[in-house]
Amino acid sequence: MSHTTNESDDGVLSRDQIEPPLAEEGSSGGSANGGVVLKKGPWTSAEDGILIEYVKKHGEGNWNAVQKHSGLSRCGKSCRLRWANHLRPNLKKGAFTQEEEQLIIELHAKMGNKWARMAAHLPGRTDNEIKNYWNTRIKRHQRAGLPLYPPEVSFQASQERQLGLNVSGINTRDKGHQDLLRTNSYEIPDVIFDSLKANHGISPYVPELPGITASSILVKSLSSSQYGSFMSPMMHRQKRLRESMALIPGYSGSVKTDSPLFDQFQDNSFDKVAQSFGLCFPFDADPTNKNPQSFGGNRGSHTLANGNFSASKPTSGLVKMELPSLQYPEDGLGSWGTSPPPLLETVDTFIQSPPTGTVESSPRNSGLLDALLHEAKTLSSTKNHSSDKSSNSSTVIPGELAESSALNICETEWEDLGDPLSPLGQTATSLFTECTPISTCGSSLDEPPATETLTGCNAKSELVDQAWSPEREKETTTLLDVTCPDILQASDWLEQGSGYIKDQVVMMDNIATLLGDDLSSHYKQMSAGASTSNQGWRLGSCVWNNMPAVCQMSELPSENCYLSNL
DNA sequence: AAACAGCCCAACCGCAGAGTA
DNA sequence: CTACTCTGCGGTTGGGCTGTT
Repeated sequence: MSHTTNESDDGVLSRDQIEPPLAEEGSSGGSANGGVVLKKGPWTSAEDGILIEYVKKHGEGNWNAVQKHSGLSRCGKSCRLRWANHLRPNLKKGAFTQEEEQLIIELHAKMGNKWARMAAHLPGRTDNEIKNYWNTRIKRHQRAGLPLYPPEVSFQASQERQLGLNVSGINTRDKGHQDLLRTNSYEIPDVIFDSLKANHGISPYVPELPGITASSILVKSLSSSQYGSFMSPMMHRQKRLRESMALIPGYSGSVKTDSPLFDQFQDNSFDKVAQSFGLCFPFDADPTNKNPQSFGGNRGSHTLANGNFSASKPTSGLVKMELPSLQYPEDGLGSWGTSPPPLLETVDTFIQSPPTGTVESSPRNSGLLDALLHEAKTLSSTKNHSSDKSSNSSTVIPGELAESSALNICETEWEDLGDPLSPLGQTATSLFTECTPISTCGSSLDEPPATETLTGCNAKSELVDQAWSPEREKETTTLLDVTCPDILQASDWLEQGSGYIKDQVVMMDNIATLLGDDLSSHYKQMSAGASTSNQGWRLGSCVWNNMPAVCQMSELPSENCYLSNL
């Protein structure tokens, strides 16, 4: 589509076309440049002609001179863009071919948002074109609940990244991209699996493959469910999403017909499920997917696979989530978790954008929670000796203790429980410690991949929003019982850990005490929920049963879940 | 057929990094 | 070292197109 085609196309350039009256410039956003008003907006064919002539004479470059030498009332930047995107020779117009699309996907998996470099691999295509295509693709896939990268592409990219390969001059270390890759292609930050690798043999689904990260494997295993189980790719957007929701036992009545799927989550009981479980889908549309142990290809794994930890951002029911910077108002954030992978920017934006209008959101900004959690941790450690024997390589920075505090709470407890009880046989402590950094640190593009440290992590304090009323819990329980009957195997495991739960409640009380009136009530609510109903916990673990234990663990206490989901 | 909503894409802006005078 | 220019990128905007109601 070209705006040019809508304008005077006779090829004759009138003075007005080149330098429209100021009044018109005002409306089109023209700007003055050394007394010359620069035109904005769609290019006319006449302008194109001038630019082409100029480039023929002077070659590309020195774009700011175009306006001076040719009389074209366009800024150099505009000229460069116009030339690069539309006028230069050998430009390929029209839709991307399948081969090109495939290449873009592969290149993006390797490069991230390096549009220009990607364009270099696609003769005749421009960076802008590729960017637009990709953004469109993102939207489309988010709507459809599809991954941005086919598993094999993701796998390969992950593999290459892991090996530190530099593919075609591509810096596979591109950080932002790594985040994106994680987020968009179900790649779980490797940190999750440090412990898994350290405990090889525990999970048969994490084979030892040199140079292949467990996350890569996860990606692999996710592939089946991704395309087959979660939601039919043929399903069409919100309509299909609504239909899907209607399929959820016990939930159909709550479905609003005009809301994107996850908008609904914010307003009804399902939101807590979604939030607490990282916005995973507690149901599996694919009844054939029966492998409860499969790391990725399972129910409830979708969200984690998507890296949508932040999807569990709690919002008060009436508060619309702030739109991400990416313009996906219709379903972008509304579909967290279902949709693959919001970009991490999205996540980040979201984190930075607390819900407004309620007291519940305030702690996040104060940093108070950090201190509270830290203190709680301190309190806790007086009761339970705390050892940092996590098998991971994470380095908890003292200043960042907030999260690790919350996590260490569990860490301690799980050590007491005895890790062998874990369904995954995984060292729960290590998993737990590693969980949070992933979900929190990993949410920021400005931070290094959450592989080693917690640097920069901030405990988010939406835990207030996370308060589970017994009713909520019950709803969740019912729903999950119905939808995830085969993952209850973890319940035994968890029930054996009832001591953990008790201790957890103690911890909550400690925190509640520290929180004071407003917050403590929420906290105590959670405590009550925990103490009065094990089922909620159990179900929480059930949902995550097929996922790395870290998720199960982070799931248990809703506030910790939240922390880990930020 | 009309109204509407959503999609697509060209083009813009601001910012940052690199190169150069 | 500073200022300037060019280039690339992320994010955004606005209007035409298209599909749906």
